Amino acid sequence: MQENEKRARTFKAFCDANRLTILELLQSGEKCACKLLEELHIGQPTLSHHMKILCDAGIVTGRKDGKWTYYSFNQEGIANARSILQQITTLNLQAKDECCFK
Amino acid sequence: MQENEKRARTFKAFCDANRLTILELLQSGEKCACKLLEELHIGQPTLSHHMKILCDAGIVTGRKDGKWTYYSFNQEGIANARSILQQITTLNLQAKDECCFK
DNA sequence: ATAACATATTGACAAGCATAGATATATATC
DNA sequence: GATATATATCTATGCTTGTCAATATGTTAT
Repeated sequence: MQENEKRARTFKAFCDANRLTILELLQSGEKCACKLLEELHIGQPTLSHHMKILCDAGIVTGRKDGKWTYYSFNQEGIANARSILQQITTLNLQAKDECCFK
Repeated sequence: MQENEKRARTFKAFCDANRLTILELLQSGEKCACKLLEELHIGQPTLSHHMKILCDAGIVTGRKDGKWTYYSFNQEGIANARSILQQITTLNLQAKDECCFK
């Protein structure tokens, strides 16, 4: 259950339209926050907030260089998210239910 | 953007710990709501609410049979979710940014 | 040092979400 | 038909989230 809280946090990265747009922008490679800001209809603190969620979820990493912060995909976190999705949506008919709360 | 709202809704299915537990329970096959209810620490209206979100996201389908409603994976929706995740997290360095709001 | 700039953090607020209780609907059983 | 059961819907409530304004922090240029 603790485990599923953690998994849920990973998928928080993908359940907001602005964050999906940010990910689309990062598909073409590393971008600094100011560049992302140009493309989005949100304020600077809001972008910063979304970047924090994406980083906390492990999907994106930030690299600081002087004044600028450059964001890009975190391949490890992405692989993990894909793996969780695969795992949790795969039928396993002969499995015994192990869910037990008592 | 409209498109990303829709995609975001798909991933809403996976960003709550209770919903992830429900999906785990469905891995071993179709289950009726009452069975799910036994395994979870939530009330009946709350379960009904989560099932609606899972169905709206296209990840689960409900089949009504007399008094009972049986829930199971919606393979088409699952394939779609996997495909979206794959697509949105794939680097595409030579791509032109097509993001355009004006 | 001072000014200008890029980003993060804080505080406030509105909107959305998870939850539970009460009620409604539909089905099965007596 | 009356009763019991399974699920959905409605209503209310507290919690979380997205957003912006203001402020803080850190960096470069003058």
